[in-house]
Amino acid sequence: MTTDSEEQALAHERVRRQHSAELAQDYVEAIYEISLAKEPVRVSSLVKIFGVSHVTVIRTLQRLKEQGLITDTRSKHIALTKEGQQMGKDSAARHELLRNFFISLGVSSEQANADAEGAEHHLSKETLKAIEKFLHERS
Amino acid sequence: MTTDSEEQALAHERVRRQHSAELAQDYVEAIYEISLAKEPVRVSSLVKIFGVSHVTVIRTLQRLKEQGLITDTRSKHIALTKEGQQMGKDSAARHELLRNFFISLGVSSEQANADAEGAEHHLSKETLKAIEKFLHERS
DNA sequence: TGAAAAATGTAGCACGTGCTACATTTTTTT
DNA sequence: AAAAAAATGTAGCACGTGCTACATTTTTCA
Repeated sequence: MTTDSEEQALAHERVRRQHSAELAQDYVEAIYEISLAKEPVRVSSLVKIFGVSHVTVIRTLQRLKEQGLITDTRSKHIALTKEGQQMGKDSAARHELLRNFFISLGVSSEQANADAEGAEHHLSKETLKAIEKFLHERS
Repeated sequence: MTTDSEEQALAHERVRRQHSAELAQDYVEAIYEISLAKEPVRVSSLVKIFGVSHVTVIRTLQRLKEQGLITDTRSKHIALTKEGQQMGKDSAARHELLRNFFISLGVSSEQANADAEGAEHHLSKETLKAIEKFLHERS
């Protein structure tokens, strides 16, 4: 039973991770951009960005720390690990690509931003490449 | 001030709301297509489609019923309400539009389909309109 | 410096979605 | 028609993410 149970537990874990992966990426991306701007990464900043309570931010940060994406959750010293930095960089690049793409299709800046946020976790490398190519050709 | 922060917060709120509605839309779309094919809508069919346990399907169907999207959750008599039918129709149309869009960008048919599924809940009316316009102009 | 304000942290609850285990109903097969 | 198999339903748990209320720490500023 051990093997079965373990496999099942892993399956549960995988499903749940999948569910929270998007949110983790959103947080990491936000932290990455705040850091790029040389601003302190505060709980309160994330509260403003995500529009959730500070409690939610704190608990999500704790989770990110457990997942090895950030190094410290104490106030003003939140920093991304190497893995977190890479994830943030990738996310930011995807976001920017999609934002520009939607804008080039004639979508308003605000809506392009919102849709990039929504869609950035759901497009494959292949499609992102195609979008890149399209933008290159059009410009 | 920072209209940016406000917009970002709104964008994230929108993302979260979409998250909660996303599953419902997926179920409704699946039911819509099964119905279109004149096949009985069974719990077991949805189990196969979504790869979750039958318990999860049943409970999600109960929620859809509470939300007024389906009329009856008893076996083999699952049917969409008017609202559910409209939602299913819209979802299917969005899916098809996005699939064609990705294909027109040079994405393979399989990947276009997968990405359409992933992204169809995350694009605004404005962006979908822009995509429609793009497809129209390009053809 | 000391009080007020802002920021951060903890406790505990709600809800959605996932599961397994077990119970019941329906369908199929012998 | 009875047994077996498939489908559906119920009970109860885990975990993530949201919240409010309250507690504590840190910053600001009069």
